[in-house]
Amino acid sequence: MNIGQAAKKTGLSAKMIRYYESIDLLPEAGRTDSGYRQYNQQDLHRLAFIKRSRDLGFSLAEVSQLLALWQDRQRASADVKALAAAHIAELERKISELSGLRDTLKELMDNCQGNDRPDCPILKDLESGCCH
Amino acid sequence: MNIGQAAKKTGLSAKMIRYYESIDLLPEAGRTDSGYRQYNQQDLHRLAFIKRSRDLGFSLAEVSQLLALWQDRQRASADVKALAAAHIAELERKISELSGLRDTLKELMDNCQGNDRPDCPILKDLESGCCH
DNA sequence: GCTTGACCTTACCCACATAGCAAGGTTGAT
DNA sequence: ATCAACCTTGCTATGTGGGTAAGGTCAAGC
Repeated sequence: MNIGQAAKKTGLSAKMIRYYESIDLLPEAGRTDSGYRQYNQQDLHRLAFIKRSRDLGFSLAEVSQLLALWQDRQRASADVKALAAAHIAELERKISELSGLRDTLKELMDNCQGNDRPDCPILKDLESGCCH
Repeated sequence: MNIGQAAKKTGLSAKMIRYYESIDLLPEAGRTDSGYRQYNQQDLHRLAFIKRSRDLGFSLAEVSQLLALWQDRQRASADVKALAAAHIAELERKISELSGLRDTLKELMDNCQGNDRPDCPILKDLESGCCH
């Protein structure tokens, strides 16, 4: 199977598949005589694993670790769970950070009349904290 | 005032102040005879505005718009409010996206025993959806 | 006047994950 | 033979910085 078909089947782009190979997330693909990359069912399986991991928000570095665990039949599920837990913690951190920003902005917005006049507590906040 | 002091006073790095100038977020700073950038109180004020806007999560493009509104004495506060509203909406979108990922991962994690054995529903999920 | 150290200058490369484009080779069908 | 659809590599760009190098400047102390 050529790269285009593999891309279609996995939902990745051909570009990204080549990129993943270039950063050694994938082993070098087999080639035809003319240099076209070839993919079999096992390759597709690995690509799909990557796609799903990325969709769940794992970074490529984390995906790399997950792939290693996936390949390791001696793995302890505790290791996988730890990776997932770390990722969840990071997600929580980001969510909480963004929520804080949202709340601050909401408060500012609620105090802004939003009319034709120039007075605006949002701008007033932005220029605050400085030199008087 | 030299760039280092301006950086300290505003919480930005000297690097970033130069960068903001290079992308025309800031007007070209005045220079001494020997080429050192000089900053006055008005410059500091603008830098602090940018810092606070960035801290609230606005992109540099949004900061640019906010600066324009800030400078415009004829502005309508409605325009500022609209910018803030758009940013809040974007924050909400991201929060909701991350929350979805977190919930999915949490569910997978709760089903994983996290022990020495290799069986792991997280890995099972990651490899699902594919070609077998 | 000379040294020293802190500061400044420009100009690079790096990260992350992905998209786009260009120039050219291959394949398969008409 | 031609044409479209595919493939190849290699370059650029994104956004928001961090790092680093090679060199100029300034002020203090000797």
